[in-house]
Amino acid sequence: MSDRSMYHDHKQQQQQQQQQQSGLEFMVRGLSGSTGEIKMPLMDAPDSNKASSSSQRQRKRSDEANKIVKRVAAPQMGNLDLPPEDGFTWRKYGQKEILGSRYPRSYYRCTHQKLYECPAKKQVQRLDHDPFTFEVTYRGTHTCHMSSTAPSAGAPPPEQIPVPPTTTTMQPPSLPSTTHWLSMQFFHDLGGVYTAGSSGGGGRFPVVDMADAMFNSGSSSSNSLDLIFSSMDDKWDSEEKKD
DNA sequence: GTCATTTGACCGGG
DNA sequence: CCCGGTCAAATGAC
Repeated sequence: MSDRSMYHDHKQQQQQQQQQQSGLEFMVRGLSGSTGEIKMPLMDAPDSNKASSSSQRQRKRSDEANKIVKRVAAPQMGNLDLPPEDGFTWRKYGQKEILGSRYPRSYYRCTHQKLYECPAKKQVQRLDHDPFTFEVTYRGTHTCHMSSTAPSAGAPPPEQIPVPPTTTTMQPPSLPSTTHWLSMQFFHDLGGVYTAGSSGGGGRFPVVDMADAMFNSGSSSSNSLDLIFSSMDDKWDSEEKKD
């Protein structure tokens, strides 16, 4: 029984994709729950063919769902498996790999609020070029209020998880393309093994820094980083090519 | 025992 | 037809 087809082809599909985009990216700064940088994504398509004036496949008129795409950096500490905490609890209800992406997309929904009427949904997908960067797409609005729980204990920080490392989105338009960002993985190599207890409804505290500090010191001219990039360049080259 | 997470299958839309 | 998205069920962890 169970002959299943044994899915072993987990890679392949997709061969080339659009590299370099407009250069400008959306970065989410600040964290207060009230402040939310909303950005309306519109696919890349820098220019070139703009198709005819008519006909524009853009989803149906049911765009009621607020599509908020935020880009957050993942803890380059070692366990980038933890999605950026928004201050709300999300319950993963599905995961599927997307064509054109090397990483699967995760679908999250309000943990308990869903039982009520919180249509708030969250989609987390890792970038193809930046495994350290998470593209979180928020859909719907949070009807659940979580502030009620905060102003009671003493430390009612809307966001207990510091996610200031927006460094990832600093894409110098001078760069030719590819490379560099992947170097981040380098850290992963020497990254300590972090075994943070996940699930448990207790609390997760992804420690993020160090890397951030390193990047910060980089300022405009990455000195030490340059070293790494150079070394990695070669390595990545083959790695990316193998695809 | 409960709850969150995981995986598969199904459905819908384009 | 294909891709994307959601639901459903099962399992593991606490």
